[in-house]
Amino acid sequence: MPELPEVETVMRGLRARLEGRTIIGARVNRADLRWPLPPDLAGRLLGRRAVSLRRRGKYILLRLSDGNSLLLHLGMSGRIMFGDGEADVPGAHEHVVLCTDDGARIRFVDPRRFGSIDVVATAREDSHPRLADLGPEPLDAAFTPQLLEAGLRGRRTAIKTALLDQTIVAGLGNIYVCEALFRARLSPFRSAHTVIGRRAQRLVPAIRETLEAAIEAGGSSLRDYVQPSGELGYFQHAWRVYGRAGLPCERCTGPPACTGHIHRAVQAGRSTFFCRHTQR
DNA sequence: CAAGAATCCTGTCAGC
DNA sequence: TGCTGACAGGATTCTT
Repeated sequence: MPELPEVETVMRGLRARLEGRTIIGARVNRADLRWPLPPDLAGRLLGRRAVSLRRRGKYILLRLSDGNSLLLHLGMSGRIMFGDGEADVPGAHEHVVLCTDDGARIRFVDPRRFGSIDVVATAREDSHPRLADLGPEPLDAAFTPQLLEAGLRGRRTAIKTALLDQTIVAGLGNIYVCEALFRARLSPFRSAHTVIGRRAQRLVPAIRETLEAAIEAGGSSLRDYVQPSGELGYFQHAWRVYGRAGLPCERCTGPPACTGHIHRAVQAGRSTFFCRHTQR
């Protein structure tokens, strides 16, 4: 579910509630997520202070006062929900619950259980198997057209598929790849290694602007995605191609009217939305 | 090696 | 209303 903008939004929400707080309660209701949770996860959290939080790709890292970090991935359907009050009957799919010293309750809810939680020594965070192979952060200044070209070099697969590969760029998912390619006017079917020169110079800012706009909007949502605050995200209203098969392309309409509309195709088993006329 | 398919799991929605 | 099949934000592992 959550792609970089949603994960960033969730991380910021967690930071606001968790940073500097001590974990005085921890409960695991279900340990069989994407992988089994670390043994005695609750015991390893209890009494620790949350020092700081950051995001890497679609992962959230929570640094604890004992030199370890919690590594969290939301998978397809993972959400963080906040609430106050007393312990109660666990809600559906409420797998992990934390309580902080200021009375807040933080719940990890994940119906499909594609999410994951692990504990890693803070000093070795970036060597964790899930993080070690991640590509550059698309919002970092270091993410240049040259760097993207280097990642795409020799790749004969479609640019759409390549951008979903987290070792080339970290954090993009199906929605924002479609949106970024539309913004860059690049066909999702174009062979990845042909995205060089001017095309790469269009794509990098297109990716950046797409993600920044989504973060600005508070993360988009599909159906039941909820921000940490409990409010629904709303960037979905700004989608230009994703989920818009059959609807007019905003670049093809407008006088003089043209018949261009958004198409849906399947690439590597995932839906791709694009405009045939304006994306080459 | 690279690329595509199958896989994990639950919920929702369209169509009959 | 109830059933069935298709599909969904991800990423790993297995096959070609």
